Amino acid sequence: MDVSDLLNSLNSAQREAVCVSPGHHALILAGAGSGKTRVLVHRIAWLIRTGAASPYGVLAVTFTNKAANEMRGRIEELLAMPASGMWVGTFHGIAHRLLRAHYQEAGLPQGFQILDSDDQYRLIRRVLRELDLDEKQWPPRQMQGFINRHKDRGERPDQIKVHQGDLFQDVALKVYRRYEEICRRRGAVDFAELLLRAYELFLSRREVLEHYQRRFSHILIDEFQDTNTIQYAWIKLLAGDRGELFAVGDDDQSIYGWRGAQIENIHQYQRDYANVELIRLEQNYRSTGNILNAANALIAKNADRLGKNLWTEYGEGELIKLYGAFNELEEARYVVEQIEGWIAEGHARSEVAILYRSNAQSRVLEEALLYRSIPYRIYGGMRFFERAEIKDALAYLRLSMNRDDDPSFERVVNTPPRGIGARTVDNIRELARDRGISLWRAAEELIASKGLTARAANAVDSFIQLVEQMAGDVQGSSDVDMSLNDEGGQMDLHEQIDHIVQLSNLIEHFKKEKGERGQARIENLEELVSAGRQFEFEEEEGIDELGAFLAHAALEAGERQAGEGEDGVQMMTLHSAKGLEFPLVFLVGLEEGLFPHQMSLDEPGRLEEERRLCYVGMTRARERLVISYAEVRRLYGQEKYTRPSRFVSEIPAEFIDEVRIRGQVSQPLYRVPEEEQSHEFSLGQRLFHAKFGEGTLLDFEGSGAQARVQVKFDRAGTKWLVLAYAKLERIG
DNA sequence: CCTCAGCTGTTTTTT
DNA sequence: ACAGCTGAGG
Repeated sequence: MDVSDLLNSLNSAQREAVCVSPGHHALILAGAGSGKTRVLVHRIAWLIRTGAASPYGVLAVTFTNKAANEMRGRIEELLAMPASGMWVGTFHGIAHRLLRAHYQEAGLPQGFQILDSDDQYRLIRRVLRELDLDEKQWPPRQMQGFINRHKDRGERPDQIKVHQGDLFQDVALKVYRRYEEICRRRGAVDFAELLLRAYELFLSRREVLEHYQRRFSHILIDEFQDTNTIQYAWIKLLAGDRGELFAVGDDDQSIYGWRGAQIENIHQYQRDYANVELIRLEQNYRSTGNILNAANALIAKNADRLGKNLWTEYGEGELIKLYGAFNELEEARYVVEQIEGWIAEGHARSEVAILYRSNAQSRVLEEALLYRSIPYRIYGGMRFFERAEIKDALAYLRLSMNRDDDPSFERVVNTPPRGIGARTVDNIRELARDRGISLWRAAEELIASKGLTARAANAVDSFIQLVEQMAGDVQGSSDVDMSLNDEGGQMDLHEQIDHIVQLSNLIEHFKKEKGERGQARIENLEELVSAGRQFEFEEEEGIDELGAFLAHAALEAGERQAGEGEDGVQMMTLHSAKGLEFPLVFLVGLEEGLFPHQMSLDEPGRLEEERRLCYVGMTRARERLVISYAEVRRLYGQEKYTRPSRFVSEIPAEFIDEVRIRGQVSQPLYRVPEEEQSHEFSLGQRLFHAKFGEGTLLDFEGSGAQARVQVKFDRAGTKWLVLAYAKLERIG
């Protein structure tokens, strides 16, 4: 079969990667902008076109749904046929699919539910309450972290090594145990559990494992540097002796160590398999030379790299602009001014990205853009299916399908408020626990046995009636699993959702919420109905349409809220920028303590991750890169004098064009020894005495004029006494 | 059930 | 600074 058309468009390293011969595993170190997805997609097409694999034998795993969708789309485009039969998905999506198909072997109920992080958090809080643990002393977040950390490492409670006398561990373990028990009883599975269960399924059911080992002759992994322990263990198991692995990643872009990613897996992989072909993709098709070389120089400061030097055929391009702003407002002002210049050159706003270390930084920038009427999109914040109103509606839906769904019961029993207070719910919970029945059943019993005050009983009964009515309407009166609409035909998913939203009175409830928030919630509920309409259900083993929709809601929480459609400047954290590229990139807030973040300063490993993050940010830029920092930043309500990020000085000066601060702000006067508390100096004919006030701010007094003097740090970290003209005030 | 004062935490985020 | 939550009181 002639595959030259597949290979023609590739450079030699890419071609080598695509054509790795049978019997070999591959590790493709794909630098930023080197055509990583391209290689992955061409590899799959090549495998299929040469007959090395059938679509049925290919498994491609990614981390995000976005990456998975993009990959599938590009494969289909390249092969000019649907990639059906091929498994392309996220680790979680694929684990979910396996567990659905083998729910019995995995010890799960058929319609097991997926808990998202919020569901998990709520459940953990419930466990804490049940175990009489004080949330102040045992923060649910930490318990959640503990549980997930261990699951990510494949550890069940019994496998955790207990340190003698570690109270936190003791308690956390107890919580983990109880949490697991409840999940098992409810048939609920959290994100980490999906992976762990899929792994254990393979371990305990040889026949299942062997089936998939036979099936998947080729396993391709995207963003390999981001895999955690359990993901890699699962891959190894699945590959077995014969499966061929094709791992693509970049150790320099590993920025998720804090959530369990093991960069180590890249090294381990080469140790685990004898015949791993290591191929480096070093030609960059994204950025101009100066940007790339600057990024190379920065990342070279990290120890422990597999090593790689990106190069480009593009010219040097522009120098990186560096701007030291007076404060964060002025920084934002500068950024906006630059954007206006860019737009004036005839570019689109969406070609511009502002990247920052933490979300809190977005506000000031947003205000500056707003002030100049520049449309923007912010990535981040709540996602569609994570929103409270959406989860409320889904809880009604769940409950009407399964009355014993306790978390859903708890969620909506008094939403909208119908007079069922905490007291009443406590009573219900207590009975449920004592008798080992669901909250629903307990509620029914309490009404029957007159275990509630008349008022409470009434309220609970109205809730029960409401859900029964929903269930009856949606499912039709018969026991047959058939939902009927007004015409007596089957109710579609979106009709069911719509019906439940209407009956629940959620819309009326949110109308009362003040501000635009209630309106937004109502719109989201409407959006949920259309999400139901658009949902494409593919017949699959072990799941019905509603179940598939609910799983979809958990696994693909939907787009991040962002100003849609319009051509706008893109704003996001450095983390969410990974994988993207923009002609013009602003990297703002390069200050010690902010970026690198304070929390990562004490550990060399974490500092290196910050440096990689900076590297990721820089390599997002195609044509123009602007780096900025503020000398004064208001953070957490306090003004802080900052020094420029070490990353700024790690970029060789030859790539940088330091933009002068125009006139108004600062001028170095004296170099100040670190330990000096006051300073005497002359300015013009006057002698001044400046002494340190609070922190590093100097109060400066002179006769006839009053000015302020500050301590600032230059790029090299040298401390200077600086006259802040901006603050100069003349008296008399 | 609602409101308001007081307290707390505040890196990054997918699934 | 400030959002989000809790607990007290109306």
